[in-house]
Amino acid sequence: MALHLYDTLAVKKIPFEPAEPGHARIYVCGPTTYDDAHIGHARPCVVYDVLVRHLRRSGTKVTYVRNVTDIDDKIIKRAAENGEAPADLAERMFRSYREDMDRLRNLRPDREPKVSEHLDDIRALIGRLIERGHAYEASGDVYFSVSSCPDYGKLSHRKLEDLEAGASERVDPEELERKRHPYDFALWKGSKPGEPAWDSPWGPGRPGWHIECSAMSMRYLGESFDLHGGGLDLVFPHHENEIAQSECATGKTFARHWMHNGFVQVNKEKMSKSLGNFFRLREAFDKVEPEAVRWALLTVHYRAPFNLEMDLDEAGNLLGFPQFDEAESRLQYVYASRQRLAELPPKKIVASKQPVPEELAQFPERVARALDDDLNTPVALAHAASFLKHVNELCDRAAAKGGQIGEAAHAAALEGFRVLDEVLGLGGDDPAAFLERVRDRRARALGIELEDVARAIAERAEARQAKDFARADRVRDELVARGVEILDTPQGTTWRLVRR
RNA sequence: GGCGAGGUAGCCAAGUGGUUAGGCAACGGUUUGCAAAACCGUCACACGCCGGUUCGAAUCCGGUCCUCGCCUCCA
Repeated sequence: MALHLYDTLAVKKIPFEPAEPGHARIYVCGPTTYDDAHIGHARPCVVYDVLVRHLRRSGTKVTYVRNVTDIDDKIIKRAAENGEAPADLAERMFRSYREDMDRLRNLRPDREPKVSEHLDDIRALIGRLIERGHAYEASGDVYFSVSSCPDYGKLSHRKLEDLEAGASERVDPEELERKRHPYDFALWKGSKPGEPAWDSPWGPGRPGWHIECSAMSMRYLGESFDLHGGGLDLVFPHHENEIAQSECATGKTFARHWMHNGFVQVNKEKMSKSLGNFFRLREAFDKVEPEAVRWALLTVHYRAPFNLEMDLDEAGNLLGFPQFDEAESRLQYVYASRQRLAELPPKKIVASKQPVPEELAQFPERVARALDDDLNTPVALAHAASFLKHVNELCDRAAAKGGQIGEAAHAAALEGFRVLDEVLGLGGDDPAAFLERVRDRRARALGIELEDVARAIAERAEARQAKDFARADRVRDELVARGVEILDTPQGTTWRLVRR
């Protein structure tokens, strides 16, 4: 089965077929850079990253564009509060965002266009809309006329008449007066004194929110492209407006496929500062490996809501995230398995006619099939679980006295890890470094001094050498009481934390 | 009010007309000086509620309850 994706416009799963076979052009709405990224930024980024990785792995060329909104009211407001230039704040937060997304092991998009660098494109598009009678000037602003667009509402499946009912209450009455229709939206906003402003035929001002995405996607992907994505909240009004203004300007289908990821909820509620359930990604990254956040996000289908449990103490301080901890434990398993496989002595791997277990041989194909079905990452992870189990079984077999495994099975296992990394972006870090980082961080969080542990292990080794098992056990029991477990391996003694 | 997404075993989470999803936790086993890791097994004939269709429904239809989101700048 070829890739099928749920399409917001069609309201069902449909085959994803790029207009140019073998080359997918994808645009995703990126961040407004006024603050550090939160978990709600991470989810779409990870979801579309997996989409792009999957397409590339299956031989499709992908041009992946994700914009950066660096001109915006929220940026202006926050910068004023900070006493900082809006452009500086936007740049600083763009770097912060990029760093966080890198740490989540997301590939960078092919292009990350900024509004501030595309004013020409935006002005040209607005001009085109005015020319074609879909937009009008009103005292320094330019508005798009929704009633000039016959199928306005087709993406969010709303009718203009339905929208009008409750429209007026929330809108600034002055603005309403300038508009011909309450749902007309600004393409260009005239600037107030002191606000950042760019010249335009309609006077100094800045672009409205929606027009940038139309202008920039067309610039890099053409007037008609294959897929447009973003969070579910963007369906209306943002994407609805993008379609309207783009299709009215060009007369062509804008994006051929619309994809939206579900929301992240924290403790069953929308994340917000006022509810006290807000946190920045970097705060989470102090508690768990960023890759664990990625794993956790992929355990839930992208269209379903992701409910994150956040443990807080009575004062509202962040204690941790059980789901991220569990995901991190799964990654420990991934990396430990990869390490075991890598450390098999070469003489244990022999030519053999033994069939390769299908869980190993079929793993890449199974992942591909799961992702082909509307990016079903939970199923892909289920296949990963069974793949990893069989890798360990293989290693167990090799570890047995005189045990040997076939080269074909060994090669299939290595290939499986490559797929896990390439397609899902998981398990591609250095295993030893990952495992040690997790262990040491968890230990320190529990107030365990790493030097004390090393000393105790040395003492126990000495006791075991002298066959003084009572003393060896006593040392181990003391460590266990403090939350440290000793692991004896052929490579020597190591340690881990007791799970709580 | 309009539009939409969900309610699946202790917890998380796929599936969507008939055949083991998967993970976590817990418990038992193999292994081990004792452990851990790893592997095997149990928990699991679970699907909000009430009707209907069907040889057969978690899956389709009708109704109903609950949770959540969007409805002008929010990912």
